[in-house]
Amino acid sequence: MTDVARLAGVSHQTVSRVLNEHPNVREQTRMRVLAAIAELGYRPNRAARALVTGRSQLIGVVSQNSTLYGPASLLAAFEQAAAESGFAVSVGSVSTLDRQSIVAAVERHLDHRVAGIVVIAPVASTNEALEHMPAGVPIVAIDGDPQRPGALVTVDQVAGGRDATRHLLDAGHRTVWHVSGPDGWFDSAGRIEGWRRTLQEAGAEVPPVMAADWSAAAGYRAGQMLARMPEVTAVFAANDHLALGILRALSERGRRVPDDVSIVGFDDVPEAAYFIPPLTTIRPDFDAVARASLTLLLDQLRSGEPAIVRHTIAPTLVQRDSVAAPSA
Amino acid sequence: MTDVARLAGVSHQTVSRVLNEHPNVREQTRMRVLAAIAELGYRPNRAARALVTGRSQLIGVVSQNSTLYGPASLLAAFEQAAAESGFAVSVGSVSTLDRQSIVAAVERHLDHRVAGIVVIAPVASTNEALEHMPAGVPIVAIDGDPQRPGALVTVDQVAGGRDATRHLLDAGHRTVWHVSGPDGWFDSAGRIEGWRRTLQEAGAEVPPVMAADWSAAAGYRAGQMLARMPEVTAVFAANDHLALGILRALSERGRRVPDDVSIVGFDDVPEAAYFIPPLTTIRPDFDAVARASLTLLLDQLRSGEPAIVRHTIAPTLVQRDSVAAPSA
DNA sequence: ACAGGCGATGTTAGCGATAACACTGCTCCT
DNA sequence: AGGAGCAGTGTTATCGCTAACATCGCCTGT
Repeated sequence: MTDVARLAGVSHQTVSRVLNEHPNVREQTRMRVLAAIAELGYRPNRAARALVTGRSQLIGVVSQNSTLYGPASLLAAFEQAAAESGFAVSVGSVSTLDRQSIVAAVERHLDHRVAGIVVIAPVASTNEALEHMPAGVPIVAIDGDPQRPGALVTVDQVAGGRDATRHLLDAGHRTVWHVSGPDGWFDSAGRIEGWRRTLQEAGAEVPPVMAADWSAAAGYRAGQMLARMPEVTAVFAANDHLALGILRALSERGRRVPDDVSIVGFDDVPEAAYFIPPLTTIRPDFDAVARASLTLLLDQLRSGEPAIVRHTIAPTLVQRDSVAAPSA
Repeated sequence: MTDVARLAGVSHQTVSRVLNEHPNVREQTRMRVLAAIAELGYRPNRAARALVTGRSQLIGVVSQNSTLYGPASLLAAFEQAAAESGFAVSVGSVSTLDRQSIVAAVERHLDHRVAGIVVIAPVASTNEALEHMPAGVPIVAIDGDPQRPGALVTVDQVAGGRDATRHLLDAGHRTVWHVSGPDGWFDSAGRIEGWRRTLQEAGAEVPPVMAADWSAAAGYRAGQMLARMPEVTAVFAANDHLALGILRALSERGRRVPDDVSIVGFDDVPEAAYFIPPLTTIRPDFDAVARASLTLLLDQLRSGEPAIVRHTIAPTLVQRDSVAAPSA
């Protein structure tokens, strides 16, 4: 930086001003500095800047298992959005979502003086951890408790559950069964609620929830039970992988989809269009979630005040071939 | 830090020594400092340390599209391994794998004074970018050019292609068709080579490669052609999603798997066991790749010398139900 | 014509750590 | 007994920036 200043014939502080786009720099001087920067190939040391400002150009993301389709897509989308705004993203995944691990992960990020933190908080314990957070930096929760005070961006799970269920009801089914995600996840709860409410509003019978997790294996197990129950004609699976497992169980027992049983999934994984049959599903807009989170974070950064904003992103129904009218 | 020093009745430098595990600190003093740290809840400012040492406790990962199963799993595994060694991981994904983008991504990481960089470099251009890198920090390539000088960790694609092909040949098929990954990827090339060589060694006819990309959609298209060719009894798909697309195309045309056509995939995605039928596939050990990369990086960090080491991780065959003897 | 103000720049003082060197008692050797 | 050597500690300088204040012209209003 000193070199740049010398070459441009100014003080290092003026170079800093140019770098930070301070208003009070003469255009001509600015040009000279910029030229010197280019000639020397100078790049500012972000560690030094982080030290003096107390903030690095880094956003920390805390999430659990980035191998699940949702979190992975979210992370990728967020990283891209952040890069466009000049921020790098540092990931701090945790093996369990309990409060202590989350707090530890957040603190690790804080040690690096991140500018902000995004926590993918799909369960209650994760969420609680956020309550007791040293509020030095902006924090945004994704997928957190819809009731949570503070910055939150979430997919409208209830609307997704509603749309899936309504779609099946509209096709003529008397009721819809549900294979749910794991207990304790807000995603699961929201989808269940949307499903149940829609059934109740339509005056349809509400079958018991078949609790599973997010895996195809659990879907397969649930599917084996479903396949033995002739009264089941419509199933809403809490995600596409679950749906895949159900599809296979059904096919093994000779129950055809959509002829005998209709199915709707959730996520719209890229492969869903190539399941047998192509899966009708609910597609959450991860890009929108990522962008909204970043905006929220950046706003807090600018204003200095913690935001109490909730963004809810509505998912959309993607129709393919796994839904039909009941045969009877 | 000054507070800690005062509380422990020592100088800040001694605190620093305790933190960095310097040998020349009396046990008693060490204890006193540790106690003070605990009492004050002191946490070192990593930005300051990064400034003075020129290295942050951060490892930069450069990759393209972290939504693909391979890169996503790799990233997750690497992040976990790094966390165990006290490093955070900052991701810098890039939309295209051309040289310029890669160089830019690496430089962004360098600005943050990362301790090391991992580049997931599946194509030649990415790899070239690495040649002309300011070698200030250790760099490890994953999936890069097997001929590349420098630190490289890669899945043994050739072995994977060989195992898949041999498995089909052993089942009694006269030859094996191959639906490949995108042009230019080392992964594709390696799998093709393993497949072709095995066929040649067995004296089997080598059918033309059906070039695709990594998507189920491309697999479906290839599958539609394959389905119309009665002489095709065995297919090796370059990844599981491709295989899924092929499976559907085959099923639509009434060709049964494995009765009429046998299929082997690659990746062992968690859902592969729930395809119809469950997919026999090749499973690369992403964990091992991640750990090996980290080790290589850390070794370079310690020794100060660039490594010229190549690690090759052998994948394993996972047998399920998509392979059988040919019917004729 | 001159005080006041403002725009453009320079100077100085940290941010919170580590590195390098200086210092103090010991122990140990000859 | 006297100095070399070393373990344990403190002092000072420094990393590369930005914040805060100081400085210097020059324009403006009366």
